Amino acid sequence: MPDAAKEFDRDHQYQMRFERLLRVAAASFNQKGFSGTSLKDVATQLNITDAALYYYVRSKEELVFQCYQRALDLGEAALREADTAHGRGLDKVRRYIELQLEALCGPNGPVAILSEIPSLKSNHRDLLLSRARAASRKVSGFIKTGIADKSITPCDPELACAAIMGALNWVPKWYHPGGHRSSLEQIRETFVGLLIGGLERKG
Amino acid sequence: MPDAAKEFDRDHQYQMRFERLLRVAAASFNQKGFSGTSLKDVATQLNITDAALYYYVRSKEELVFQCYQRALDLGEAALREADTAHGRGLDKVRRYIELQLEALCGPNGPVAILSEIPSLKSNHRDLLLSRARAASRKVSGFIKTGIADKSITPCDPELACAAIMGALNWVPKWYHPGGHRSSLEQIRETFVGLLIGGLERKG
Amino acid sequence: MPDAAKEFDRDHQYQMRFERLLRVAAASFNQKGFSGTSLKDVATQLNITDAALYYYVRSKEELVFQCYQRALDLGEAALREADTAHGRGLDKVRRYIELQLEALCGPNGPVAILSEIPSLKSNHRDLLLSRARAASRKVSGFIKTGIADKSITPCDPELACAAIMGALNWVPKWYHPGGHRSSLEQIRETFVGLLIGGLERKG
Amino acid sequence: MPDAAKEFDRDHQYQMRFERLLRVAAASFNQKGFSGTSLKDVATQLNITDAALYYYVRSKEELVFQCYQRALDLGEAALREADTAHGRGLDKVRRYIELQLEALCGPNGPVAILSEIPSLKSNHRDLLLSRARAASRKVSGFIKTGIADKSITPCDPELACAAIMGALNWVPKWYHPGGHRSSLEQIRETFVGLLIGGLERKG
DNA sequence: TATGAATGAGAATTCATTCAT
DNA sequence: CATGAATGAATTCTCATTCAT
Repeated sequence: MPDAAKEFDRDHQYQMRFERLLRVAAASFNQKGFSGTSLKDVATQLNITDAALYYYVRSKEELVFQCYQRALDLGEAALREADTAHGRGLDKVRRYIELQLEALCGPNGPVAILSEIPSLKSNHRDLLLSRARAASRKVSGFIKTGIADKSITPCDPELACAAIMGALNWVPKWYHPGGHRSSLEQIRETFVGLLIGGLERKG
Repeated sequence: MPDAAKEFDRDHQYQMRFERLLRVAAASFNQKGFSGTSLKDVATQLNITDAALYYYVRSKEELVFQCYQRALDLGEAALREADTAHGRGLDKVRRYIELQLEALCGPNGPVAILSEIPSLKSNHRDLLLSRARAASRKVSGFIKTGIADKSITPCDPELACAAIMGALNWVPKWYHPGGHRSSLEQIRETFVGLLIGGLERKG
Repeated sequence: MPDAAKEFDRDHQYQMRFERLLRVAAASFNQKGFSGTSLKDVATQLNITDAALYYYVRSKEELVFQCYQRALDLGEAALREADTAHGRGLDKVRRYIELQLEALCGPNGPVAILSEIPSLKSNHRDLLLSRARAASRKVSGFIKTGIADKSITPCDPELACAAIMGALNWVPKWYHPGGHRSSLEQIRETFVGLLIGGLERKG
Repeated sequence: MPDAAKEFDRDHQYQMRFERLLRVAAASFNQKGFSGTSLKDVATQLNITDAALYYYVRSKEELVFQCYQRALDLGEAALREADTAHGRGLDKVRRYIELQLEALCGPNGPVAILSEIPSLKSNHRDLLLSRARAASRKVSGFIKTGIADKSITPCDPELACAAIMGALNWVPKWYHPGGHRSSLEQIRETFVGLLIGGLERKG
């Protein structure tokens, strides 16, 4: 194998392992919170020692930071797709809910819930906070659009957004992939039925 | 003051302080999680030292336990009131949402979100888990009732319940009493509009 | 014992223990350096656990900081005494050497050598650095005075000061109180003879 | 190039790099101490990884050991030169001071200060300790000679030696090659003036 | 009731060191 | 020769908890 190929391979392996780390860590953070998750736990799930984690991240905080960045990357992609693909505000919200549920319960490992941004250090916090706010604003924007185009009943867009996000963010607290009686399919159907049904303008 | 009165007074004082402890602790647990909350923080908010907390509870776990018991006491009361006072399933759910929002944001201090039952020790955990499940079952029961009496659109009652609980349980993450632009009034209106609107059977 | 007396007593005890901590820590830092000294070592010499040290200081860095502050307090006092008590520059330097040797080897426990200021964090570092520089300037000032009043042979005052400080700062590396064949008396005599003899203007 | 030449070249390269390693390490040890110096730091200054250092030394301790051996080699050479080249004790001391300052500040990279012998493991420690003591004894021997030949004022030779060594050993703490206002020339002049002036027998 | 002082268990983090490649 | 990846031991630090007063 030539050197370039070897290096490419190494890089690829590294990427794979790093991604896996982020998914495992996200699952733990989602269930037990930042302080409730010990690096030893995470490391054990990856079959390495806790010290080895420091080969991938400089600190525990950087680990959450990276998880959150990944969550925001995927979230923003979902928002973009929801935005471009459909016409009415209501449909955009529906698509966003569907994509977000897939990110949370789908086969690509869970995505981190952004629940502990405020307790991070300022440089990380500020960056994440502005991205997270922008994402929230985008969702409320969909709702506003929906109100304007008459697909959504008039309501407070920020609070409606908060209700929807809450329903979604709570999912990792009770959904455990594998041993579960509800499939992603069913969850999507019920959540969309309830939340989109609640937004939808009747008559 | 006779001895009996004095003792009563002491008891009363104790009850007041204990309640305050539970409310302060609940607020901290809701925002920062169990492990993220240090007893020193809680004590400082009460103007005492951490060692003094041990006059009220035997351990940190007992503190969450008591917070959770109180939450379940109030939750069950809310469920009873919702159950007895109204006829159709949909109305029972609506009443429950209203009462729960009041418990979370109202002037009686926040009530704890039961998010960390699984990490408690088995004796506590089992007791709380069965109460919490009973409460959830009661809410899904309301939904089933509603489906039967045609006030609610057919759906998976457990998942619909999970969505509603998520929306409610997420509230303490963003609602901070005092400095906030949304009043309890507005929150209730939007949440009821969205969630009850989503459940409601149309036509 | 009345409350006020009790409190006074507690405070006094605390002061004593804190002073002892600083002396023990200074001895360790002098011999093994900052990184070479583990908090466990220091704690063991005090018959407490390492965790108990955190009752007295917030971090290891604060421990050095406090040691250094104490060293600077005593050093400045020595400089003041050397300055006021005597006339010629040479005599001031002599008195300073005598006092500093007493601080290093005398019965009041050793004083810390300020050898690791650069590796501290900026807020601590800046404060200490300016005090330490002022102290050095004062010594070179004595030398300049001595050159002017003809008690000291003309020379580079900063470098002469560096030589003297080096000779003094090296003492803790080889002097171990108790089991040692040279008394403070002998050290003083030899050091004064050599260093003051070297500065003194002949003829 | 014939094989023998190639091998010679390799050997030579190795020697060069090894010498450079020792100089870089000595500089770090002098400024930050043994424990304060991380192998990664040293490696980074040499543009290699820390793992690569193990090609040159078996352990960190062996690295100090080699630095100290080199320091003793050079120190002993200096002592020999000082001894043979001159007549009176005072002149021998002067020459030693000059050579040692050159080793510390001169262009051949710094030489390590033997400050942490006691914390090494016994096999290394004993060897170094006896060499270091012999070197000290040699310097005190010069002083004794000087007292006998009346070039030096009577004094405690060991303590006078300690003062001189301290002044010299402290130099690396404040002298940083390059950005410094004092040249080796000036340092030598001041140190010799002060220390030799202090030893010298007057009248 | 409440505090001062301490402890012990665990957490994050660093670092010398190893080894296959 | 050198690196990537990992380990294990030690270290700093936090925190719930205890206990005499």
